[in-house]
Amino acid sequence: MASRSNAAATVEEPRSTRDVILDAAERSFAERGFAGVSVREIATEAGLKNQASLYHHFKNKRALYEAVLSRGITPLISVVVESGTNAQPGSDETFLDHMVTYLAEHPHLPRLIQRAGLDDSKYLRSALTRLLRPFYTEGLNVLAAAGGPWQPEDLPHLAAGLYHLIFGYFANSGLLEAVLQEDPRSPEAIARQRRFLKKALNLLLGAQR
Amino acid sequence: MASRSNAAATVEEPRSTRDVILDAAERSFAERGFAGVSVREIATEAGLKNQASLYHHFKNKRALYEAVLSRGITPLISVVVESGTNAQPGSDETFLDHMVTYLAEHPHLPRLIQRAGLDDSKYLRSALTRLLRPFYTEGLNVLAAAGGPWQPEDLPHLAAGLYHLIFGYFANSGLLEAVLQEDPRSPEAIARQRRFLKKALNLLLGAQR
Amino acid sequence: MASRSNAAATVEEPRSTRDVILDAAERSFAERGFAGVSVREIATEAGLKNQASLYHHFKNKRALYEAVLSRGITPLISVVVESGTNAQPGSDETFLDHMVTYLAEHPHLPRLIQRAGLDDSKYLRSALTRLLRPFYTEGLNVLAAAGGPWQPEDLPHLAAGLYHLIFGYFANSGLLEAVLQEDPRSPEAIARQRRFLKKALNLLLGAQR
Amino acid sequence: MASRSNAAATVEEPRSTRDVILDAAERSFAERGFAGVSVREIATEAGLKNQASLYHHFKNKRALYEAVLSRGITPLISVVVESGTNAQPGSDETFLDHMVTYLAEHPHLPRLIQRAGLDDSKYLRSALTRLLRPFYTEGLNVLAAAGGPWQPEDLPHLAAGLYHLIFGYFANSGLLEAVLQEDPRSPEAIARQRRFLKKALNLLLGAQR
DNA sequence: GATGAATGAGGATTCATTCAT
DNA sequence: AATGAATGAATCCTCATTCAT
Repeated sequence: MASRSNAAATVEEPRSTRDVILDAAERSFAERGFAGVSVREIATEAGLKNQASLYHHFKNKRALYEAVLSRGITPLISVVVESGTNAQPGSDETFLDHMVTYLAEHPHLPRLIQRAGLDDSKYLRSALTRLLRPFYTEGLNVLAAAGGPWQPEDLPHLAAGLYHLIFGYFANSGLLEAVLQEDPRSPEAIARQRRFLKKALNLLLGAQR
Repeated sequence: MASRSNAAATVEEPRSTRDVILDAAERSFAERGFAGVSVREIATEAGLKNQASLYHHFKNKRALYEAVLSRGITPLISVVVESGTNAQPGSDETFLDHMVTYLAEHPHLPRLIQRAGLDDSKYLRSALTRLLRPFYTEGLNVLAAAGGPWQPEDLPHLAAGLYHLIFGYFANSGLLEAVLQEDPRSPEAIARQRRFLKKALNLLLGAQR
Repeated sequence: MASRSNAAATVEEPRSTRDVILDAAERSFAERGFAGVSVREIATEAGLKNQASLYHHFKNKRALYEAVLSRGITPLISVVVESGTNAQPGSDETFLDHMVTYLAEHPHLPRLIQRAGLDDSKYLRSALTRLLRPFYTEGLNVLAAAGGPWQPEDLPHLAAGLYHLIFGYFANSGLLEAVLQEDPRSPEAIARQRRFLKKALNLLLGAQR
Repeated sequence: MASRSNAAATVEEPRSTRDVILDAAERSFAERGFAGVSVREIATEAGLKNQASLYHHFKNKRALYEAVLSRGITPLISVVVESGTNAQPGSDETFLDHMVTYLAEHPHLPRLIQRAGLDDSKYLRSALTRLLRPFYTEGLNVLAAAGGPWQPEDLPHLAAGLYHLIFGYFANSGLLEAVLQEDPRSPEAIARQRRFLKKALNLLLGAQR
């Protein structure tokens, strides 16, 4: 609803310093990872004259990182939960549509999540796990209801597969651009990816349901 | 069992210092990324008493990183190329089998690749792209031949999707373990994933069946 | 029992913020020295939510430190002066008794003074000197009157020696505890130290006995 | 014997970097305490172009501090032990002479020890305690043999008193200078202090023995 | 081929202090 | 009288790299 990073914000609400820092950090962490970003960089990008100011809002670099993760993932989970709630016929499509739209609008998010998942510095991942668990649980329910040619023991693999299918495209858009020689974030590419995902999910989850 | 050095080493030859360094670096880079690892760490883990020794074998940290990437990806490409060469009926399965086996046996590799793809420091990615392009080209050919309900314009998305489906499981095994509460690298889990991938690819490329 | 605020406070009056800060600062400075304590620490220990509040009461860290020193040393000088005033026969014992009692009741004070004496940042020591000079002058008078086997030129050394004898025990109680393996601030230890000092002063100033 | 900081060093032995750092650190720590000195200062005073070099020789600031303490105290203990060994009649005087001479020649040492004793950051003091314990044990033996009007239970207090008497003068020479208005480290003052200490010890330990 | 030493640049974090509220 | 926010300077320490041995 309230899109965060839209250039065209209808109301001119002045972002709090804390949010400005979070914005800068989200961008930086997504692009270069936790270890690849210096606090100084984030502070500068946030318009602070000094790194010290940042520590007024976040206890340390890790706390900032976790705040970024949390703020990024929470609305994502809402998308899943809400789509799951009104699970009418065709809700899959709605879910996918919402998801693709949201991910396309928040380009940093998938990379951020991908990175956090790769880092096995247990501290960082615990936060991510805590946030993703409901996501996964919800997903399993939907899949169990969806039917298809799958055994119960296949479902976790199926869930993981769908996750990679959906998130991978956006998380690796940089790499894809280099390999495919085309911008995977252009509206046309996104539309194609949307159609591809629908078709793919239809095939995987058993056509007509 | 699975000897890491591809150059037919049945005998227990002592690894050269260079290879020992590459081993240590591969592990470290896969676990914590380029920026998250210090040269000192790698030197120490490689059993060197001094970081300076490392610079005798690699010009600098980046050169080491690229050497790691290159050494890791090259045999992977061979797997693809060889599977593509003898494209008999059912070759998809053979390809998949080889791929899953190789990835399962080289647990650092998928994470390494995933990380390299995320880092958009152009230097790092260019190496990866150069290495992955043949992979992609080969893949497109196979897909075009496989048929299925896909338009030509869908094929890049399909290729990317398959890539994420196959690599995602291994690259994110750490995260999966935390979410699924089960070791995704256990032989049983790998076997299930293998079956899942076959079924999934059949559904997606289905066509001739 | 022993009320710390010298301005005759028999009633349990709530300490002013200024005094609360001074208390916290006295403790901290005595334990870790001027450079070893941060303004934030003192503010926190004083129950302030913010370091800024502290600057409402003291111009800066040094002013706070000098206020602590001054508040601590002033009553100590009174002890000396009063003991010297009623210099009856046996007044030495009275002086010693008062001194030991006061030092034992104000454990931070000797350490604070010791530290201030060690710091040769001229600013800090000038305050201390200003405060200790009367102490020393008074002491010289007493010693000159006491007689003993001392030449006039010995008197400064004797005065310094007595000072170290009396203050050293309390200032270094922490170290003594570690070396002696016993609490030098226990009532028994204090009583012993009191007797020791009397005997020692008798031997040193001996004379009339 | 081999005086460390003598201006007139007969042989021109080039000090190792490690020793140069220790020298600089000893001076600085003695003057301003552990917390009052920055690693940068020490590095600069040691002639290093960079603080980083210092970390090649010492793990961190604390390790450097402990090395300084250890190097400073060890020869001091030797003085005690050697004086105790040849405990002939009049050995007390020899001990005192050696001690005064050594302390006068190493002006930083007493302050260093005094400071370390005040700091109750347990880490710092443990080192000091470990080093001073033998000193204390030896002292007790000497005192027990010396006789005088002391009960056994007085001996620890007597030992501490002598320690304060002897070390206090040198440790607090800065403060003494300000109060006495005379340089307590001038040869004349030292000679007077030496005589004062002999007389005082004679009085305290029972005259003729 | 390996190592000890050195170093400029930068890492995260804390310092004392000020200002507007 | 108290506090939240901000900031320049400094803190300790690690970075990648080079050089002489």
